[in-house]
Amino acid sequence: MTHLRSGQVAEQAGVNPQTLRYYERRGLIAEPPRSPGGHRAYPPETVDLLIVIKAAQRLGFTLEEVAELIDTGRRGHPTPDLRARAKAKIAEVDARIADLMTIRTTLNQVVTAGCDSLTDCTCPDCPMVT
Amino acid sequence: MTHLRSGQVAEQAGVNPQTLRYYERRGLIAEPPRSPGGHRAYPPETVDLLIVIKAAQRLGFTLEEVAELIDTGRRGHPTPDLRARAKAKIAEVDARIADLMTIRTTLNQVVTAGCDSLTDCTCPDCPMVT
DNA sequence: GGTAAGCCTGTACCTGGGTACCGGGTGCAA
DNA sequence: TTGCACCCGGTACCCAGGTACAGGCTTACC
Repeated sequence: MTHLRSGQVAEQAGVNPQTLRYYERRGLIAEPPRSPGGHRAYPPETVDLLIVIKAAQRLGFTLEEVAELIDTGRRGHPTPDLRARAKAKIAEVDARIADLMTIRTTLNQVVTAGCDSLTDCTCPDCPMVT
Repeated sequence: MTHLRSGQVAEQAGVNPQTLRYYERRGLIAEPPRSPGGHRAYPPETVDLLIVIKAAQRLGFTLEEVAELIDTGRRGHPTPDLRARAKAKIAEVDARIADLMTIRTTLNQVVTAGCDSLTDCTCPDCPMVT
């Protein structure tokens, strides 16, 4: 009674059932025990793990990074690894934001300069190509 | 002498030769005339077109959007289409920046709260899951 | 006319994060 | 015991934007 079937885990975690097997292949969730017939029997904590995985993904971590974070966390090391990685991720996010700000500025110039064609813009000092 | 071979176009535009054929398939560049032996003979303007395509990509337009922009521009319509699309793209960029700012804030909370594990965080009011 | 570089088509592969389909086996309840 | 939902493994496919490879032909230069 303390175990869940894959469909139940998927529904409670809000993911597609296929995603469970995918995460298992990717090493994000452990291979659960099986019923005599070969059906996966998940411990209830798997739902929480999936929720955490989704949260980490929303923070911009790739599945590979999430797998590493889970892995170092599970070894019981009291490492500052998560904080270090979060700091590194902040730097990545900042870089991406800076990129987008540059793009935004150029797009704004396109609008205010009155560009009317990608290929034959008649506006002076067209900001597209530069 | 007024035409270029695919390798020359690719080199001058700074793209991979294979990319030329890919863009041709995608409808971004027209099918050029061929030599008697079947080799593509590009007009020199193709280089400029490729440079413009790359510039538009850097502004966040997808290849499909670029194809449409080239297409409406080439029909000679003096439409405000490019400006309208640039404005829409600015809105997309703004939304993405807002997303990233939210992510940044949460990551910062992870750092300052001292989260030490994805799965078993000991910090109070862990911001990961919420 | 030989040879090497370059180009041709078609097809397969890559990244990342899944999703869908197929044919067949299981689990559970009535 | 039968019916049906569910699950199994394996494989293929999706998005975007390319990149790579194989086997064969063309072009250019000496």
